[in-house]
Amino acid sequence: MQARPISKLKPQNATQKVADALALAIHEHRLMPGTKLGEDEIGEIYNVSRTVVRAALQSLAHVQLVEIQRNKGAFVASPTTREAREVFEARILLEPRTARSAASRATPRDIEILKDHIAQEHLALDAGDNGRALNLSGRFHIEIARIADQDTISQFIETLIARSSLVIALYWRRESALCESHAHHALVQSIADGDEQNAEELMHSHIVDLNSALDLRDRPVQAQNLRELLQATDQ
Amino acid sequence: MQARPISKLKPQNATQKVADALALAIHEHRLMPGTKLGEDEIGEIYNVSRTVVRAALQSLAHVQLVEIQRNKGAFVASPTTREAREVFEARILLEPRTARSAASRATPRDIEILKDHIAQEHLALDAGDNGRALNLSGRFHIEIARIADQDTISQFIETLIARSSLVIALYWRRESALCESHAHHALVQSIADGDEQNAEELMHSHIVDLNSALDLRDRPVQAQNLRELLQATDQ
DNA sequence: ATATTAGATATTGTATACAATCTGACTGCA
DNA sequence: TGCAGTCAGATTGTATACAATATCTAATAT
Repeated sequence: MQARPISKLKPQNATQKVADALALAIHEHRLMPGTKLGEDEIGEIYNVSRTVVRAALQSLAHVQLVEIQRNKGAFVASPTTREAREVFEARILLEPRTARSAASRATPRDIEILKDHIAQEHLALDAGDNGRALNLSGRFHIEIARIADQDTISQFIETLIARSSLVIALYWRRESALCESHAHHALVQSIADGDEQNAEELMHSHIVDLNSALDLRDRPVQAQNLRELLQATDQ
Repeated sequence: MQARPISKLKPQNATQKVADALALAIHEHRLMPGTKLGEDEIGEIYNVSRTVVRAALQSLAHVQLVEIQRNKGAFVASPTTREAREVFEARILLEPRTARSAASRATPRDIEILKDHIAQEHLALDAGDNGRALNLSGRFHIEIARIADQDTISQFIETLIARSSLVIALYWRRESALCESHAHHALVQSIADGDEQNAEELMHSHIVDLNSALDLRDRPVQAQNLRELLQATDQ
């Protein structure tokens, strides 16, 4: 029982903090696909060394939120149309069953959490904070996976949601940012009712609907330094 | 123009080499679950600095082949019975469909590769190298996922295979190490025939069979330094 | 003898230093 | 002007140094 002085302001898990901060920025579309993530620059922003930054970037690279090119650096990932299709195919494969499982296990407390998510999402939308709304929308799906109590599959879904955020940043075409709140509402209801069949079907159609809001015709990879683009098209 | 063939087969950097070497050792059961992976020790073995070792260990931690405990170090992961169950549930969810897809796309060259895998597996078994045989058996499944041409899901399957190796190390009970070669043979045949339905069903029953060869009753986490165990039981 | 604690040792977490590679611009030449 | 070569600056890859934490040993007190 030693009285410890309160001297620790940040010595805990610096890497995770940086990774989380970057991931949040990507999920909220403040960092767009293709953005260069220089190690020194990020290190200065968060007051950590490149060692920590590198670990964070590698962690994000593992879930394919950033792409690391050897000797060139890290960039926010730019999923191709093929990757975009695959991400949603995988989601269609995994999430409906997960929703079914969630419907069979959800506790009243879980339902509260889900409703709270939706409420927060509405607040963010009303505040015009589309980035935050999008992030919350994704976390809603992650929460359902958590309720399903299948850690392994939940992890897969989490990475798929993360990549979906990038896909949406690149290929979203629908006007109203997230008119899907109705779908989420219906999902919560079916889960609350323990209606497994309905939950599974609702999740399926919800993801199909999301996918249909993408414009996956091929387009040149958008790079924010125009050089590559000009080199490719010029001449 | 850009003559830049993306050859990802070449282990270019030291980190990847170390990670691959460790992963192989784990897959072949030379490193058993619970083994401490000290940074200095590994660094000396491969003649690289701790920087490189740490990156490799973090990479392996991401696919849950090793577990990193803060300020304590990295250990070969010891999946719990729950994790073991989840891994095989996820495999049952993903792999049958992947096998179906593979059956619809496989080229003659692909069939050659699969048959070669089986042949090598037999060679390893005849040579009494069970570790290598097990690794090849896992890579057979990965190869099918590759043929299915779904990178995202293939990646998931790859991590599931890797974790399966750990599960087998801890919970395998069947006598004959890998009497499954017959199942693999039949799978290749159905894929070669383009018989999607059969491939899907064979893969399903194959994984169910593998799972049934596990003894997933709870058991104490096996630690290779006897101290903890003795401290717990003695007095 | 057991339990506790303090110090010594070993290991990991982080920062910095050095090496390798890439980028970009300038120069010199045709 | 156009182009190739070269060099300086910047950025990443790796190694080492320092700081924080955990682990082990042993001495002390009860």
